[in-house]
Amino acid sequence: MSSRRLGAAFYRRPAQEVARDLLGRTLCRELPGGRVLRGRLVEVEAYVGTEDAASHAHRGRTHRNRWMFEAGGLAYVYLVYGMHHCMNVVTGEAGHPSAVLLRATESPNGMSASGPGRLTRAFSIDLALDGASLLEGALWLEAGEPVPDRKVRRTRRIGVDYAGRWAARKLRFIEAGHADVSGPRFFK
DNA sequence: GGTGCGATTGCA
DNA sequence: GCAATCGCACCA
Repeated sequence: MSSRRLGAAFYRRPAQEVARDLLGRTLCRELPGGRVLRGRLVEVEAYVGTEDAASHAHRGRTHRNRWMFEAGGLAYVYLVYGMHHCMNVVTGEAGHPSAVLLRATESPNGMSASGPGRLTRAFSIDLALDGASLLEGALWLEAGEPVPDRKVRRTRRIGVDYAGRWAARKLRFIEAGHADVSGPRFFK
């Protein structure tokens, strides 16, 4: 059912808008063997542009963050702490680097996907998918069961305390109270 | 060419 | 509380 795949217009908006709209959508991954994993997103974070001191794009374009500078609709995958992958959805127009970090989905096929590193592991996402298009291919997003406004909660982003006043901005979006949201209770 | 560290996780 | 583990950003 590729007709359910979200198109370019969904991604080519400000990261904050895309982040809110990603809650409840379905992350889909077709494995090399052909099996498709699906999980409903319940936690994401927006990284809004070069002005955002928490964003990898804050210090300009580098080899690692190059996909963030493209038009929305790509995956930006990187390795943290030498062992965990993180997956972002690139957003906005070309030349305006922004992205949304995918932090948790409801457990796909019984696996835990609570936390950015666990999510990429559960969906078998690594550097081979860095720069991959979400508009075609083995990694994409689909419609899902929407999260109504009354269930959306915004908090500060996790693990970016170095970002000064940007660390305080409420750019993390979660489905309030959901069991698969990562982090300490305070952030739920 | 060398160095320090991170959008995290699991275990003591 | 803290070690694991390595690509890459930055400096020389």
